[in-house]
Amino acid sequence: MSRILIVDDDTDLLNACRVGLQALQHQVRTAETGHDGLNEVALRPPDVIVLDLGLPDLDGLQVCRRLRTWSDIPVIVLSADGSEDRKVEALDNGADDYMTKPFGMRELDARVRVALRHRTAAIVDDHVTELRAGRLRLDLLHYEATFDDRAVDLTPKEFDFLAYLARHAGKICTRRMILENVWGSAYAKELHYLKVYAYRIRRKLHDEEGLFLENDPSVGYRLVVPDGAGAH
Amino acid sequence: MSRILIVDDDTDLLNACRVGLQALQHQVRTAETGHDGLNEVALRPPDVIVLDLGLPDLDGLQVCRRLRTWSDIPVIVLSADGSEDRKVEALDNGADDYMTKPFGMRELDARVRVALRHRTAAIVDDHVTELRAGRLRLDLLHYEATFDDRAVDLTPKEFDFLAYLARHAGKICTRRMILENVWGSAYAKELHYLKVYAYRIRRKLHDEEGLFLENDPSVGYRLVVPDGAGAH
DNA sequence: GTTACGCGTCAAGAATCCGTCAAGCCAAGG
DNA sequence: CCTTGGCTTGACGGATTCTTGACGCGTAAC
Repeated sequence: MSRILIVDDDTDLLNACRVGLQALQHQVRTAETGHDGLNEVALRPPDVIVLDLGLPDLDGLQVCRRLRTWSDIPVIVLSADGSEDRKVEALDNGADDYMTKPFGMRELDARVRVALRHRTAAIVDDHVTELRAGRLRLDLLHYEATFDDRAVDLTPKEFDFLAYLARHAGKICTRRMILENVWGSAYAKELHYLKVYAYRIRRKLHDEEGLFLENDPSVGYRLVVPDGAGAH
Repeated sequence: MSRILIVDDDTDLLNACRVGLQALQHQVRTAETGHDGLNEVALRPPDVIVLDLGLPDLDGLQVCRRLRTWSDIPVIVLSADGSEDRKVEALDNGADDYMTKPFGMRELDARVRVALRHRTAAIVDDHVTELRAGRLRLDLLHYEATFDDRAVDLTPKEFDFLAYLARHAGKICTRRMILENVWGSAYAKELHYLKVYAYRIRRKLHDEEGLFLENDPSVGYRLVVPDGAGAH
C-alpha cells in the first residue's frame, strides 16, 4: 500500500480516481488547487502525486517546477490535451509521466506502480522546504525570503534564481545551468537575463558590491557563504 | 549525450528513431530481434532502451522480463496497440514507459530525458571536480586554481588551457589537440595563441623558465610532474 | 656565416562581458 | 477600462579578456 496525492479540480474525475485507487489498496489524499496540493505535499509527503494540469489557481507546470525545487516525489500528469508540445513541456518541467484523458484506472494504477518502483531506488526523502545560505533564508514552499532576518520581497523569477544558487551555495553555477533550471531549456542563450536579475537581486539584498552574489566572468554566478555553511 | 539502444524489427521506424535521436545528440545503437537486443545490452550497456513490443523472435514482454532479472536500465516500450491491458501488462513486466504508435520524435526524446533523469538522480555528483598535477590543483567546479597552495587568478581561456594540459599531465599535448579542445576545431591553425597563453600562464604561475609548463618544439606543450602523478 | 623557423615577449586594438538603467510588453486584478 | 507588477528587450559605459601584430632571440639547417 502506498500514499497517493491527487491534485485535481474536476470533482468527478477526482472521485473516480480516489475510489479506483483506494480499491487497489492505496491510501489516497486529495487537493483541489495547486497551492493546497503543494501544502499537502509539504505536510504529508505522499509516495506519488497525480497532478491535473488544468488547475484554477496555478498552472500545473508551475506546480511541477516549484515542487521539483524541493522534492523528488514522482509526478504523474493528467491532461485532456494530447498534443506533443504539451507533453514535452510537462515532462521537461519535472513530470515523470503524462497521461491523456480519458484513461483507464488500471493504466493509472500500473503507472503508479512504475513510479513507486523508481522511488525505491531513489534516495531518502529530502523534503527541504527551507534553504539557508549564510545570511539568507528561503522558504521554498511559501516563496518567502529573509536576509539578515529582514523580509525581502522577490518576484517569482528572482526567487527561483536565488533558490537555485542557494541550493548550490558556495559552488559556481554556470550560466547555462541557471538559465535551464530557472527559465527552461529553451532559454539557454538568454545571457542577458542573468545580468538583469543578478542586478535586481543584489539591490533588494543591499548587496551593493556583489560580495554575496558573486560573478565569475564567462562562467556563471555563485553565492558566497561564510564557511561551509551550505544548504539543508 | 547518452547511449540509446533501439530494438525494433520495423526498419522504417527504427531508422526514423535513429535519425531523430541522433539529431538530438544521442549516441544510438540498434538491434532487430529480441535476442540481439539482449546481447547488445550485455555487451554495451546503454543508458536507455527503446523496445518495440512486436518482435519476430521473442515477445517484447519476455525481453523486458529477462532484462529485469539482471539489469535496471530504463526501458521505453513502443507498441501499435493502445489497449489498456497491453499497457498494464508491459508496465508490470518491467517497462518504465509505454508509448503508442504513432508518436512524435520530440515526445520520445522527452521521455528519454525523463528516464535519464531517473538514472542520473541516483548517481549524484561523483564527477571529477578536481584535477591535480604536481604542484598544480584545479577546481573545475569553482573554476579556481592554486599552484604551490597559492591561489592563481586565471582567465577562462587560461584556465581551460591549463585544465586540458592537467588532464593529460606528464604527456605531450600536440598544438592541434590543445587548440581544438580549448578554442574549437576552427582554430586549429592559430598557433600564435599557444605562445601568448603559455607565456601568460607561466607568468601567473611564476614559472618563468617553463620548467613546469614545458614546450616541445614544433609539437606541443606538456606539464612536468614529479613522477607518474597524473590526475585526480 | 647565413638563413629559416619556432618560440617567447610585449603592447595595442577589438571583442566580450558585466552592471546599470529605462522603456516596452503582457497578463492579472480592480 | 485602467492600473499594476513582473518579464523581456535594448542601450551604453567601463572593465576585463581575447586577438592580432611586431620584434628579438636561440637553434637547426643550409
